[in-house]
Amino acid sequence: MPEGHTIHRLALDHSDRFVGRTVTVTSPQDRFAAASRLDGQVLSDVEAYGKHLLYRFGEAGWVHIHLGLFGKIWTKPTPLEPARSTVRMRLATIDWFADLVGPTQCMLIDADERAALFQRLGPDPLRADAVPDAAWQKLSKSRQSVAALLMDQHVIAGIGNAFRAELLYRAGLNPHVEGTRLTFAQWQMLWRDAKRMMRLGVRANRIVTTRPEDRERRHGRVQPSDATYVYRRAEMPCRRCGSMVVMEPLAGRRLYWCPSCQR
DNA sequence: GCTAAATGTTGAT
DNA sequence: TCAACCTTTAGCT
Repeated sequence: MPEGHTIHRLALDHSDRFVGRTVTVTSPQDRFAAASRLDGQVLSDVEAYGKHLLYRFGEAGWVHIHLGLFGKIWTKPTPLEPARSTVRMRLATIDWFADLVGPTQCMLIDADERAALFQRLGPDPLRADAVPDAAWQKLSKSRQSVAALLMDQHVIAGIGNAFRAELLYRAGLNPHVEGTRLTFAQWQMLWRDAKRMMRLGVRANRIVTTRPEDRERRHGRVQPSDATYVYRRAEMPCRRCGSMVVMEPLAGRRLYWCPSCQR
């Protein structure tokens, strides 16, 4: 269940473990037809862009993976375990194997298709080549809410429901503010914080946005759920002001925010 | 054992 | 705005 940080973490881990090695490629579920074509080839690169993950096999092309809402990749050291019937693709070397389960996308694509994919994505705060101004140009001209815009992968790539809620909270921004009403300074704050929080997410391999001082409860111990300020904290007291965190449906997703801290 | 929910996106109405 | 798709897990009974 991934936002951009999960995908980038996978790209880093799999670069270390699979790139430059001869890889066995199979599809226990038998729904990835190109597996047999890639089987036994050397993996040349792994790349993440937003929530998209690409495995390059030289001239053969790229395996384009999108995990969707509940896709997962399990990476384990060998010996190989029997694969579940739901494993769409298994990559394996002598030392490691990775099982892809439940993706919305797992397809071999060519250079043109890869270029087209990147073309339609906004800048990714986790990529060194990101041009944040491309996002500001779209955002500052849109009458959509900043909450909707942060989730729009054409505007900015890699942010999902959890990071959206947390970034808006940390910026003290009302999620319903229109893109056109956002100041450049507010945008810069969002972008810089996105970079910081998502990098932290890659490192921790999970989303942690709370500051240590906000994590400590006055009378209690630190809880595992202390990782976020508002995400999945509906009806719970805001860590800073104590008023109730609100959950409201927005475009089919759950939006969490603190109406008192986010004016 | 059953149900609901989950860090997502697309395409039809 | 809604349904469809993909699968696991937590929280019930």
